[in-house]
Amino acid sequence: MVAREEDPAGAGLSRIERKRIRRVNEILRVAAEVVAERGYQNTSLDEVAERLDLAKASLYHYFDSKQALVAACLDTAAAEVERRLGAIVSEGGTPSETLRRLIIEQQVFTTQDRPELSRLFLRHLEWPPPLLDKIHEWLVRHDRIWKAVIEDGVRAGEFQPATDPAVVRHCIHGALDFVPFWYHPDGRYRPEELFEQVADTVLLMLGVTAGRVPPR
Amino acid sequence: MVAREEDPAGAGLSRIERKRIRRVNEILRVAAEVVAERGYQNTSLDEVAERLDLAKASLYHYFDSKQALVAACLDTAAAEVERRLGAIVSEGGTPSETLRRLIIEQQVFTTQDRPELSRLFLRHLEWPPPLLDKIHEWLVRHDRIWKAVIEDGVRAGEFQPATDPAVVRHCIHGALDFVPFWYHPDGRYRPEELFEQVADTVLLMLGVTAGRVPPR
DNA sequence: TCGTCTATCGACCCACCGGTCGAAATCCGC
DNA sequence: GCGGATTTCGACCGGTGGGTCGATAGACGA
Repeated sequence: MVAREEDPAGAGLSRIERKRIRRVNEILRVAAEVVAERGYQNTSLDEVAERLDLAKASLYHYFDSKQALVAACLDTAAAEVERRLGAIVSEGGTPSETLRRLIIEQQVFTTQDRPELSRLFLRHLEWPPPLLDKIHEWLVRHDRIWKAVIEDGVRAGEFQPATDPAVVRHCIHGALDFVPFWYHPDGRYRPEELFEQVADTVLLMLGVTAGRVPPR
Repeated sequence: MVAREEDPAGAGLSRIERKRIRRVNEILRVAAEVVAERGYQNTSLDEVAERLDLAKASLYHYFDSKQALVAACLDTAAAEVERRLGAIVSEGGTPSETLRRLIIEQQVFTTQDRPELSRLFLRHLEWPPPLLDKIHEWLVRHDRIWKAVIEDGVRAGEFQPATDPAVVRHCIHGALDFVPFWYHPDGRYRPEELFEQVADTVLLMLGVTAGRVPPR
């Protein structure tokens, strides 16, 4: 009934339990795909099941409800982005360098690796309230990463926000969360080049005019 | 059956036609209200009807379908924002001044006057495809206003975009369209002060560091 | 006052979808 | 190959919500 999939290595679990975990992850992958394409309301469990070549009733063997299924999707994706952004921060570097790498990474994530996340960054009215709470809670954690880096940069004198840093942060989030909505892979630029341009532009809001940083 | 409400003065129309137009506008007002609160999918015609103290079937006397009703709402709001932004442009002034006024006005519009519009700026998956087409078409027209002002400013040397101006414009739209999602009237700042801060921050992406402009 | 045109309504239809249930099939350790 | 646990399934249920229809009430001009 419950959908937990910690411990990806599966150490200490019976083979049958590992198999179940694989199945759950497969379901989560497909469900995330459908949610990314259709949004929450337009996602029907019938469609998720069909793509898995499964009967809808079988889904209820793994998840209690549609909400629980989607919540698990979001949890997975949110944990992954938090991990990857966290890794960048702990790699060290100046705040400017770190922030630039965060900006690039988040764009890669929301446009390519986990497009369903781009739907989640907005406070959609289409989510049921319990999920909205989860989303909000997660956005706060997400923002904390950026907040810390920006505050470091302000203290170090690398960033000169013209106004309340919280406002600047909101504007940065807005610009970044918006990228998946206008990004189109067959545009005039290669994705990496585009992401760099966005980084250059967004960093201006913190008074950063310096150039680019080689990726780690 | 059709929902047109041109010619607000109602010149040359019979009294009965003017009455119908008033009714249609009343319906549009309430429908926009519900859509703003609930989003498209969660808006039920039953609720719209109930707020109007009307039977759902009566709505179909004025509109062919839910889609047509909501489309009319969006048309109305889009026309209004286009008119107001257009007015600002035609008032003249330097590109920096004009752009700043556009930024302020759009925030007033999406957070206060027409909150349902904030739902429209994002390419929601919750909209049915025909409405999405309408939305996209309208967004192009909307963007044209900003594009012209920004190009003027670049030519005049007031703006120095660090990258492709289209990218900068996307970032500006992102930051602005995002405001309604974090804006909260009982925050630390008065709304006008907040909008000015956003304007200051966003204009940095165009290399504008000069101060504020008195409203007209 | 009468006939027409408009507005409103209750009742109904139906497709969709989340969720349930009990039974059948499959897997797995022994 | 046997028995229990796990997985899968088809059939079904009930609520919701967009949309239809025919009838009725009301407004308006002649």
